[in-house]
Amino acid sequence: MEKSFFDLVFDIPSDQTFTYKIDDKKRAAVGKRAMVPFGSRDCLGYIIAERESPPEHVKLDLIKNIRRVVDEETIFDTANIELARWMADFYLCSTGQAISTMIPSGRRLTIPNLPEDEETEQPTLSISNEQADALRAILENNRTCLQDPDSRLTASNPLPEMFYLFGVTGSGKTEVFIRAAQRFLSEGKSVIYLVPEISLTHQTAKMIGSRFGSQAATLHSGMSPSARFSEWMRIRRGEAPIVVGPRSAIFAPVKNLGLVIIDEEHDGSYKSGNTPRYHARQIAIRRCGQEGAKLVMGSATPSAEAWKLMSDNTIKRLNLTRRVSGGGMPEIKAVSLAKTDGCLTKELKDEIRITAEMGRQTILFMNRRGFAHFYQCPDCGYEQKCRHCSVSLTWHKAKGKCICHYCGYSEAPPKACANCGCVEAGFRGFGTEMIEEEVKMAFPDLKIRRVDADTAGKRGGLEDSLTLFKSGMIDILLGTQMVAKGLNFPKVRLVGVVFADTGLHMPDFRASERTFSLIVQVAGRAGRYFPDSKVIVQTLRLDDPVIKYACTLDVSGFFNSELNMRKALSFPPYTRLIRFTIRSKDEKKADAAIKRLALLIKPFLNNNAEMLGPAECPIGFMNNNYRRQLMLRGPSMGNIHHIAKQLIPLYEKGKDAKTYLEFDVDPVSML
DNA sequence: AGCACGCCGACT
DNA sequence: GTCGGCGTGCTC
Repeated sequence: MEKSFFDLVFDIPSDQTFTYKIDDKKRAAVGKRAMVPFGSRDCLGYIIAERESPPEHVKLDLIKNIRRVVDEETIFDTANIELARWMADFYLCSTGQAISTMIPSGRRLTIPNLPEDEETEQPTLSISNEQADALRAILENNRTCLQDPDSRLTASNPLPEMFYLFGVTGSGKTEVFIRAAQRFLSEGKSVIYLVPEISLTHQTAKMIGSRFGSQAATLHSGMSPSARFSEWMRIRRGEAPIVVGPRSAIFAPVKNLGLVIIDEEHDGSYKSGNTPRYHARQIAIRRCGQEGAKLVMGSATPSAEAWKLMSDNTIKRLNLTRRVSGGGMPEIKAVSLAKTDGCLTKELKDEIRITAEMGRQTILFMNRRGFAHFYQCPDCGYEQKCRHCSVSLTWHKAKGKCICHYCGYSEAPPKACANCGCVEAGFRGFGTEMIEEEVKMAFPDLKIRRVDADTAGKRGGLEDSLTLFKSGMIDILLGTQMVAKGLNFPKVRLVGVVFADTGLHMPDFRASERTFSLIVQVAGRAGRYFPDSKVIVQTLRLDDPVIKYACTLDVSGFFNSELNMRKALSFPPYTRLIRFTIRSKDEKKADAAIKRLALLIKPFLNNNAEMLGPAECPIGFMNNNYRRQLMLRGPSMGNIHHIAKQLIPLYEKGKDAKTYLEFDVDPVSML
């Protein structure tokens, strides 16, 4: 009997491939998963190649048999393997890790839960001239193949044609996306439609689903592994040419990709938080370039990266300047919180009252959970901090606990200062819970609902509140980031940003960009359908340019200033970064490890690669681990990436046990 | 990443 | 004299 050999990769940090054999050749194939004996246990591996004989350096009698081929039909192909290889190279992980993040973990097919074709939502009948122009530009057949200027990694990879729908909330981006998608579908091409995480995914996915019926597949994060797997197989069989989902949907195995849409391009959730820390936009650029597809992004507040690419026309900017549903832009007013007792200024209270009397609704936005930061001692300045992380604990009144927002650790509030015994316990700062209380006191007749990670956790909590708010049963919706995202409620007249400065103090070069974008996004919730809406931005920094640009919705003004700053300080998008973090339970070991890493890097440095750090991470102690970081910075990715590739094996060879090194290529968050 | 193998401290 | 700590290195 003829024996076949197969190369497998595993979801482990090592990039080695392992060869196995199987007697019954028919069942095994490239593109299937298999259970195999690996070391002392059984492991799931991905079959990525077939061979007639084992590799020379492996003795035949060492080669083990495949225990069981998991998949009936193949679940990935050479195109997926190619993408995984590129991803592994770019994001500094193993091919196995890359493949396992692209492919859903489920094994069984579930009974399909197809969207019903009958209740297809009627598309808007007409679109504005601006929308029509944008659509025409996207669909135009202009094959200009740009070459990626950043060497090496993407060498010989053509850049795709890229477009950006730049327009205020409510200017009809979605309609343009949908029409562009319909056009590609009618030409027999596939479309991937990316949306930010969960809450928004659900709404948009539903809407897209109803517009495209059973042609659409959705891949949201609440699905069971087998449901995801079923959708994946449907897509792979070519039964669902349009895929809607969050960042991982960029890996959807569609046939004949024609268009990728990235809605709310600026959103941080497009960057993965675990290894491999990929960015869906980067993967999209790669895929579109390789597969000859077009890439269309959209947002009212583009990322600095996208803005820069638009200014040199690498991305074609398509402006949507007007709101399509008859709404005007809201009047935005910044007011000082300086002499306010509590957290609501007189201006904001007055407007809430006026809004309620008009029978309209208010959204209050607060970028902070909990009741208040707990206790900073007025005598000695002592702050109650988490014993596992080094951040201040936040007082959650309803739970009667002080909670760490990074690890969840909680403890009872102290009766007196733990340091000096001072009993004048005081609160500093405020969160959604405290605002809720204050609003209830000020407006006992109005119905208020709080929406944040605490309340949304309860089953259906978020959906419930949003439905109630939409129906008009609630007067005031109070919440964190969640209410800033693309929800749209026609009756909203007033948006209050309770404390705009949160985030401006973060130790991150993107702090201004995030603050700006957040304020503009929440402001966009107001007045989509009526011209008389208002936004009140409360701040302690009335003169801060970021607040000023945000309050005038001046995106290009903001980026003129911000990009100048980034250029002067050599930060992205003028440079690229690779971040290395060391984590260890032992502080001395963490320090020693980062020092050693820095020493190893030094010989590689030149004017195309500099080192920032080493330093403590902004949160130097988290989850009982000491954290240190260091960054490589260069004018392009090519050089610093080349250095990282050489550096990692050098570091791993003589590393101290119990210290862990992690990489982040193009980091987005510095925490 | 697991997991086993292997070499040094306090227990029946 | 053994149980068990975790440092080191391998997994076809």
